[in-house]
Amino acid sequence: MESLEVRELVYFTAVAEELHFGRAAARLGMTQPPLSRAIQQLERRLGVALLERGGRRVALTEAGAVLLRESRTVLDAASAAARRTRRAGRGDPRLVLVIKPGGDGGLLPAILDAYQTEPGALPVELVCSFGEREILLREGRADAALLHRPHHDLTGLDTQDLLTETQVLVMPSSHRLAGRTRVCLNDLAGEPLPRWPGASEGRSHGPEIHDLGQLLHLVALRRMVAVLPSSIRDQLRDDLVAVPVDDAEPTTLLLAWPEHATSPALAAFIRTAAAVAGKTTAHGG
Amino acid sequence: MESLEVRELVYFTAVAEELHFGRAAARLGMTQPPLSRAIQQLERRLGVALLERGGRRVALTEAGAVLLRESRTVLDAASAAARRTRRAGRGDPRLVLVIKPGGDGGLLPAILDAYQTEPGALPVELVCSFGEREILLREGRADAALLHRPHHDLTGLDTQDLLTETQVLVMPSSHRLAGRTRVCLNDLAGEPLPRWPGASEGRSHGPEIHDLGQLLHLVALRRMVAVLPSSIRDQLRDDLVAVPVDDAEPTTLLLAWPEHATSPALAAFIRTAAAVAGKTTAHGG
DNA sequence: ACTTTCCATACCCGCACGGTATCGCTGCTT
DNA sequence: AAGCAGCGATACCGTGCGGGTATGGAAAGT
Repeated sequence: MESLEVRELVYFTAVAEELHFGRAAARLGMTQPPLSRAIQQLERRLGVALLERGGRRVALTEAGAVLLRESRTVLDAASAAARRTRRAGRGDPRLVLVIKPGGDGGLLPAILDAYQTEPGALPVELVCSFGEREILLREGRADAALLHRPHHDLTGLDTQDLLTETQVLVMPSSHRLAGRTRVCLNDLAGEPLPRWPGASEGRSHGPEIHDLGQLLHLVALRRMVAVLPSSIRDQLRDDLVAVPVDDAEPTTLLLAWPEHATSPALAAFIRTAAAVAGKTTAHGG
Repeated sequence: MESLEVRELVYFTAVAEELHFGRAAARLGMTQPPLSRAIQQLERRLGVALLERGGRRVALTEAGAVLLRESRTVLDAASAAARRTRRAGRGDPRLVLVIKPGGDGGLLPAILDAYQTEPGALPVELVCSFGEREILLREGRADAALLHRPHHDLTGLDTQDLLTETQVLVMPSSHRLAGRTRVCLNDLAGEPLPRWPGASEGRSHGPEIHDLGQLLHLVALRRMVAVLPSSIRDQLRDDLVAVPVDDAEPTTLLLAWPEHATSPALAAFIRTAAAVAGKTTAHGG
């Protein structure tokens, strides 16, 4: 049975996303007729209708929706394959670790130091990215990432838990809750919360948050309050206070990497990170 | 940047597996020269050497090994995409569940009964397969599978634990250990163990095991002994006995399905299975 | 009913993929 | 050392398919 081709899947996802052959063709840098043909051909080959052409309106069929989702994973896998292969081929081997600035729970320096003493340790390149960090992993642009559960989608990734933290509410010292020794989620009703990039449109319509400094600044300006892992306390500005949120789900900082990763350097890094985290947790609480 | 094509990856995996252009070409149903060209083109496009042509010998480079692994996941994803799309397009919606005969811990009948009472339940098609059950899932041939941790590789799958069991040693009643009330792994030194299909060549060189009846038969014939989940006791022949293995890692029976699965029917099935397992475990131990 | 919009069809062209023939290197053989 | 055999690379050629232009035809808006 003749296999699907990447080109066809690219075409199909374009059409499925635009729901408009003309725009999809423009986006693909081609003209509309060959695109129509390609989709028809794909439908014929699969023996399944993917789109409902309603004269004016184009809609996905059930099967089309399935193929759209599947296509994305295939295309991700394909571009990751290219990127990882290129990286393996080029000389200068490095470990690319993507982090959220301020989101390392204070563990990162110790981990990096410990790792550099490992035999065969590679230089570690840090990439800071506030949102979309999982994407970088899935696309093969990075070797590992520091993520948070349950905040991030971990499907397709292997993980190593590093640090489980309770969460604190961060607010200006003048805030009505600033005097409390503890709060619970109900106390936050009506408070504007930050809108994280990538997260589907939340309660707040304010600006997207792109970095921790910006977030703390906005909090200081009384534009919002934020619920963050307690290790944030080490980095708080003087004009902000943090109090525990009793019923907020604990957050786990973890190291994530693509499934099936085989690099021994990455394995050593994971081992080191787990060891450092275990040690810290052991007497740090 | 021009993307990789499925055809190229198929070609490359053929060559990488055969390490011989001629044989690879034959396997692909084509002649050798276009294959050589395609690989060269792939290397040029990636800017990376994938194969070392040592006059007589063809070997994978580091990058080639990476691409081989990545290619397999891409090709799996692609064929799964085709299969799932076709299944979504055809009428008759069913849930395909792949099981190991005798490997259901006795839960399956209750799960199936409970599921059929769910609103919108689909007919469930059972597929029995002793080995390679994960593959069926990854290839999109099945919707869910009953697997065991740690026996199976669960990467790329989402899972729901159903039942954790201790393991027992199954042997003929005349076996030297048959009188014991418990054994430990050290007692098994030198005993021939079954060779499971898919598992990389183990200690035993006997025939591969393809079904539970066969295995028990071989055990009865004193050809081997087996360490199995304790629920196997319900299905033991009269001439066999089972005693707990104290230090064998407990086995967890779980339901696994492909990541990103969205079918509501599957979701209902998972929910039902979890509920049934929870109830059973609650008073069953 | 006329227009507009947009997908499908018809037709043509160029390229890239696959085939045949052959070269050239390498390692074994005697 | 020379001959040979195995095997990948190169050269060259034909054709099928992917992509382009022009146009048809159905549906929605006015």
